Amino acid sequence: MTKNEIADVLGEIGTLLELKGENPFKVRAYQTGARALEAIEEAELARLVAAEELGTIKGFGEALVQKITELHTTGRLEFFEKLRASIEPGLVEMLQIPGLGPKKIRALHDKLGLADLAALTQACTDGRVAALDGFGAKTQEKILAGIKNREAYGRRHLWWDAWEVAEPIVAGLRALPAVKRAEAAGSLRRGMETVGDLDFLVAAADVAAVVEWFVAMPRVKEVTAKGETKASVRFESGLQADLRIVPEEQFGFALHHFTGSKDHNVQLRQRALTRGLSLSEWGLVPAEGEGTAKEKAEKLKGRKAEKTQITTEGELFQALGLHFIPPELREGLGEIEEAEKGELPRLVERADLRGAWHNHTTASDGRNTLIEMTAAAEALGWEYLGIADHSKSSVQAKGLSEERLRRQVEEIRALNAAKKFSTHVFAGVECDILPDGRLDFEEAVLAKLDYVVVSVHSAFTQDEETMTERIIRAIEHPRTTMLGHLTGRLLLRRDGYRVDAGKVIDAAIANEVVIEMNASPWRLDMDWRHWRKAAERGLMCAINPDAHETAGLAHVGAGVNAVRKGWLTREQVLNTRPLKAIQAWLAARG
DNA sequence: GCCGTTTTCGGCCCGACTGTTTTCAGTCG
Repeated sequence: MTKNEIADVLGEIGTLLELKGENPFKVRAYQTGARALEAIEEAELARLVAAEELGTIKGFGEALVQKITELHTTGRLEFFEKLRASIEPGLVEMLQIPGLGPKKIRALHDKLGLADLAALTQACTDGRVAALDGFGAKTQEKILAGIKNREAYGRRHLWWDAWEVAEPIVAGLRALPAVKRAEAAGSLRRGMETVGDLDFLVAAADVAAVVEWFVAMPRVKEVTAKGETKASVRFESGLQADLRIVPEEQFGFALHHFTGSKDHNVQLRQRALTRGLSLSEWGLVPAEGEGTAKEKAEKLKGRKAEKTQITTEGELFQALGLHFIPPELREGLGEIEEAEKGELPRLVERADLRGAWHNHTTASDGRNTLIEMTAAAEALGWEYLGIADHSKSSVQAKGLSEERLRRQVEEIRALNAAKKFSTHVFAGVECDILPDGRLDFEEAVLAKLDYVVVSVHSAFTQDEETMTERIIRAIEHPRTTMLGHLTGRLLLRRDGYRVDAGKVIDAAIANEVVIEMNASPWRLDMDWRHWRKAAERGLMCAINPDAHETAGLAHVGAGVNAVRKGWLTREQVLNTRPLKAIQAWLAARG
């Protein structure tokens, strides 16, 4: 069983135990175990299992080591099969309904015998749910609405789409007279590839005015919460947005808290506790003594000579003996340890990019011409633009024949010679990797190009071994410069084809082939979770927008987010290098 | 189930909001 499949099993065990009413800390142990597993490479997992060293990973104790080992070697786990058989699957589905947690679901099951959403709908309609202890008319109504809207509400959203909604809201909040500071927090700020809901944090004196503005925004369908410090709304699209308002002196703490991730926050609070401090969104206070952290924070506020005056996230980290941790790294994957040692990487930034290679024109399936794309790249201030249209086998995408490719190369050479644009254009191709690993063009054709991107666009259903060998064969081709979208996934739409990323990464390093971070918001492929270790081993990254129109070039921003989550520095990203350096690099490859 | 500058047991992050209750449990983030 692969590590992601094992991680899914661990996560499901956590959910099932939760429904059984198990100790919540045991539930958490399985969930954190699943995430710890996701952060390990496939080959590394195999090595750890073989060497019986799984226990050296933080979060894996005796029980998880045994279960992971069994799953990895046999593909089965009796404990899991029995557990799953003991719980009706309809109960797991009920967890997706907002407001329904394990306790309520158990009550519905034990007292009313409800085992699936259909039965639950009926019971709500009959009024039986409202009659239960601890339930009422409002809860019943909420459950019904939740079932009805399950599809739209449960959906996650692409980071890019969420960001386009969030940007104007942040601007609108900042424009309010009562608002002193406003930021988007949550997974959006951490640059996750998909976002569940939007979180906005505001420092303001007049809470009511901000809340009223927020709930009256355009396209708000319903107001789901409205309290003294927070409000929540649901847009017509199904996207939810939460607003939190705090006093200005709390902004740094609250911004950190609501940026998360949950794992990062838990770890940071544990660190605070080992130093005799208790951390919450309200402040950092002595852990001993009576009273909640909030009460203590308010007491401390009154003292004039309090020396720990913390107003920013940076000061908060400093107070805990840490260097500043950029939001993208706050996933609880070792960033706190590195921040303690002062060894966090200096992450690549959007402004570091000087161009990109994987872009399309009207010659294949793009919507803008070579001239239009070049003009757009120039407007972005790019020193160079790579054109890589599809090759002949991608018939659905109007892939170029040898002859059409030859004419496009001539067109590009002429464009560069004319010096009409300050942006240099590189002539490349996105060459199909055929099902057997051969490339779609003969070497003589590829030799006339500046570079070659190789990608899989067919036979997605090959088994993992065949697909892995296929891609490695393409990487070993002497004309291959970089590998396009490693897995072919489309976020929220389809999984990628099965491929052993670790082996492909090894082959790319060995052959000095670059792997792209396909920055298309619905791809972000290769996944950021692979990059940290891959780059440490020497893999070079290219952030490629895979633009099919001029507006698509801006998607490199999403790619920068993603590789920042992968701990990449400017040095590890090829397109931060100036034109001359790239030309020399390509020339040296022959 | 995990873990240890409170080490092999007894903790485990912390607070807001809602709906139900009449002092709080459950859910959520």
